[in-house]
Amino acid sequence: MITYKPTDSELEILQIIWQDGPSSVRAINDILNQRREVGYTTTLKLMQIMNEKGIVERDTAAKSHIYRANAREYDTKNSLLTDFVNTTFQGSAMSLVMQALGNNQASQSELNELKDLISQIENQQPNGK
Amino acid sequence: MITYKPTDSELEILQIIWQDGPSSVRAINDILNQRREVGYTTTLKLMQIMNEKGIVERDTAAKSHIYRANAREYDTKNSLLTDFVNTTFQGSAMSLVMQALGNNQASQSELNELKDLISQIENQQPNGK
DNA sequence: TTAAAAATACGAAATGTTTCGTAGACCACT
DNA sequence: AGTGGTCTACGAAACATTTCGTATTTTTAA
Repeated sequence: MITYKPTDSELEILQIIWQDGPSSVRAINDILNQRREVGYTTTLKLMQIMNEKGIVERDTAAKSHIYRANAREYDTKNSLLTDFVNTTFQGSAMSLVMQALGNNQASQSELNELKDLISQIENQQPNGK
Repeated sequence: MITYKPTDSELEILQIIWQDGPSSVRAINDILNQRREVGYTTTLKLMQIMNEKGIVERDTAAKSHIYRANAREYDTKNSLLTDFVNTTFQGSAMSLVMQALGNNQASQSELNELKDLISQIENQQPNGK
């Protein structure tokens, strides 16, 4: 699966689209402006570039174009995650997991969820690696 | 703790320094060239800039300067991790952990290590969040 | 049917990163 | 003293990202 790696700015827009569904530039710019001041044409330009790159596609039928994400949220995050593990944790997903877990207070229910996942993995490959 | 956020190129150099200890430009460039072709002055310039930014410090006593990392490996990775969780997983370290774990085949000993960490966390705060 | 409002297209400045050529300094030999 | 090798310093090109001004097109509504 080929997922173009978005920049942080692009990812921020993608997150909005994943959350709200296909959106107009106006809608996205409004949300961005709840966080910080961004010019409308700045957002427009960014989204046009994302379109050129193939990160988003747009429906130009209506007056205001509607942009939708071209890749699934999960896939994109997975690609970013792999990349991050490679550059920052030298390919070791486990050391990332340990450090992420060690530095954040997880609730008991989250820990339970995690333990479930672990036993699920253990059952898939019951005899170790 | 103030850790300047390195770029990917800068991080690659930092990893070498963390691994090998304080190093000359020559030593680092040699290692980089085992991976891909990089001009000596390219590496030099990068490290000079890292020095200006305060990412590394250098000992200029000898002919060839010796560079050392200014921040600890753990702290730097933690800062990058926090940043990554915020931009990509909207602040949820747990969803990062779950996705990282779900997509990589962990060995039984790694899983055991992880389970140890979990029970350690559970003992620290035995009554949930 | 016009005038205002809202949208897109385009280009370019500002900024940051990466890459490397060239020049000059400093040694170590011969 | 002169030559070659190694190093640092400097500047600038190439590239990508971010930001936004201006022009143009489209829509709406009076």
